[in-house]
Amino acid sequence: MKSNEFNLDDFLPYQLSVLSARMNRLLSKVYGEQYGLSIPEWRVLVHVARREKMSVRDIHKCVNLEKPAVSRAVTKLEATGLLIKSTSEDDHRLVDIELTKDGIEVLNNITPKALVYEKELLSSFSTEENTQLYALLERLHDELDKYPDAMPRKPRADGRPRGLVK
Amino acid sequence: MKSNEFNLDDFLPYQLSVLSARMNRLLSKVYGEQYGLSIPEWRVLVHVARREKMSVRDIHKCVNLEKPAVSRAVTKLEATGLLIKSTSEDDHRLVDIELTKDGIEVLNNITPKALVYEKELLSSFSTEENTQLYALLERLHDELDKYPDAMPRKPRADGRPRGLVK
DNA sequence: TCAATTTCGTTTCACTTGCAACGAATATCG
DNA sequence: CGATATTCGTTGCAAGTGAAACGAAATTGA
Repeated sequence: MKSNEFNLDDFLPYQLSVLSARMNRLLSKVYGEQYGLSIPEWRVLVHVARREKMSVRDIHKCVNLEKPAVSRAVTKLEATGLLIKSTSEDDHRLVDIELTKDGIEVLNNITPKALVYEKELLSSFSTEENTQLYALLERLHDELDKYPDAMPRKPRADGRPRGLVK
Repeated sequence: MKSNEFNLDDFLPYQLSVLSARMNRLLSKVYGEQYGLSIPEWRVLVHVARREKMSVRDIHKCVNLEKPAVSRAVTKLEATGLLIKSTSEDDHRLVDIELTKDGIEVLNNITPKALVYEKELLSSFSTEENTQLYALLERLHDELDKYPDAMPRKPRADGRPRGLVK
């Protein structure tokens, strides 16, 4: 193929990049419009909700955010009163992060809306197509795992093996 | 679903976001390592290669980059000697952008490598799966088109209708 | 026990991005 | 024509991001 025939529109990384950007843009309405949350903040919030206490490191290991990004998100969320930081008693280097009542409430408000959007986007998909989509994306992740240059993938938060459908 | 059961790992926007980030990271090796190109620069370069002359606006309309991003990318690419800017004779507001010989050569060098990566990532996919993947992503785009808040999608550079497989 | 190393979270810095504003050039319409 | 509005590309600015450096705390190993 001569390079002047190369078409960005058929190039998978470009497709995914644009699709992801559009989806994030749409969902930032849910995260941001009402509570002013950024995507990193939303990820942190969601992840912390899984357990009583959680360290920055735990979050970093799970939600594909850089350590500084997590640190900043946590700081901001504390300022907004959605969570509380305290140094761990066992290990004074660690920070225990815990959602406040407000944090839980905000999350309970946002999460259903986010799921509605996801559902709407997939509304034209049959059950099989839905399964296929996740399976195909999973396969791409698997391929990327072979390249050390593609940043390594984080383990599932719930510890379950990957690739199973919901 | 209670929000503390919500799992980011099964949330489509998150999945896509991470996948796209990983893929971009991997490909930045191709774009950047040898010639120091950023993704915006790569997109501009690829798009300009399609025609003799091209304005900033044309590029902006096609490659999902903000106008300032295109402008900066073009400026930098001119500094590197990969393209030439000149004010259009017909309309002095427009900038004619043209690849230099070097620009074409760089592109001829990079493009095949990018395609190899794409191919490798899809190497485990059957023809049908490949088709399915593109079709499903296309459908997601179609759904997003219904929401004005998701940034509108740009037309295909080659003017062909969407959704046809390569 | 104590020095060297490692880990954790934060901070700093250079860089990129998105949005609004701007000047220059053209188009529109009385 | 001539005033107003629009379009094009650039620039300024505030916010976000990634990588490296840093101090504090813990672990290791002589």
